[in-house]
Amino acid sequence: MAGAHTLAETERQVSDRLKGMSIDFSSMAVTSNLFRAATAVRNHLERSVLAPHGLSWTAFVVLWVVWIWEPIETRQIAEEGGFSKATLTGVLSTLENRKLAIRKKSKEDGRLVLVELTPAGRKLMQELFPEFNQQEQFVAGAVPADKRDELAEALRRITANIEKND
Amino acid sequence: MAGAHTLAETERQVSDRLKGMSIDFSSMAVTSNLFRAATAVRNHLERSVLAPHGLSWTAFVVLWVVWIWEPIETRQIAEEGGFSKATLTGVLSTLENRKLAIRKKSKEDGRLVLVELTPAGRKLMQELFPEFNQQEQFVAGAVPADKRDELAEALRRITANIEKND
DNA sequence: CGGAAATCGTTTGGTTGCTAACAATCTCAA
DNA sequence: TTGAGATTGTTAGCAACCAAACGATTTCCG
Repeated sequence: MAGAHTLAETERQVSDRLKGMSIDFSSMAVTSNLFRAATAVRNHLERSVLAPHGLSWTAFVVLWVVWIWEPIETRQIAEEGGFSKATLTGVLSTLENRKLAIRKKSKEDGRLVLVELTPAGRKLMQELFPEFNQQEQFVAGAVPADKRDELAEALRRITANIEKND
Repeated sequence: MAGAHTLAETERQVSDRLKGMSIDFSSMAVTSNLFRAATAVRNHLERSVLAPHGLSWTAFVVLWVVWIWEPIETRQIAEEGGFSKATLTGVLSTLENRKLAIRKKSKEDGRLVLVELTPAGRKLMQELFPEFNQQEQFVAGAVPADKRDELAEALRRITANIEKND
């Protein structure tokens, strides 16, 4: 994701292509840097924390959500994690095969499936999440400490604004 | 990607799971909101701008990079766009079949392949990019205008910091 | 020169993710 | 009570993406 050209070079080239059109470069910089950062952070966390444990990004998110909220319904896992319920089905089966999580049918509603971690799953998260958060601190460390909450808030506003208008 | 729980609820639950461990919630908020925002923005841009033209996200990025820098070598497209050269091969073939881009063998170096847009490809980008940037403005509009450059800069620092230490 | 090493784009094989269709189950109004 | 409609998790089919292996070409150095 490392751009081979600087932002200034790109802006000049884009200006050539867009003579007479009104382009907002600040907005462009926000979105493009958002994607670059998200990709870089995800790759970094996958390599430094998840890969050594043989976990995919989605598998970790599922473990995380279940760890926090167990017992939890599968539809809630998908919503909280931000992926489709079909995707969840496959990941959940993998986690079940690895004895990290288990499915239980709901007694109140026969359509629902509840998910819990196994003791092994809880133990894994207890050692894995501190590692994960340590790398999150490394990532956020690129921004001055007194600006991090402001950054998180700005990102939260962007998400909320989109979800409001869909 | 809409969390079913508030951040405060999540923090309380996480605290229960992490008694005695030191977790930095500010860093956690930065990364989690980074992913939520990136996913929301990408989905929004795909639905509002790209899908009506039958373009995938990656296909649009390729068109964009080629549009700005043509003629450009494929390896540079992949680097600039942030995906593998294997992925690029497939996307490029699709764009070639749709008569939006063309491959040309380099005369100086027989291993290289140069890519250009067709006239139809340039015309498409001339009408597509203003639409795209308009939605970028909507996205960035959630953040006060005088804070957008600061936001972009913070995200740029995060990316640079990771790439420096890999 | 000349051959080993590096670099290029493509191919191959596999993973991950989604949408749409489906069976099972529950809800609710007639 | 009952049947139409809504909702749930799963399945099937498909698109996107990557790493590794490969053939073609160029570069480098003895």
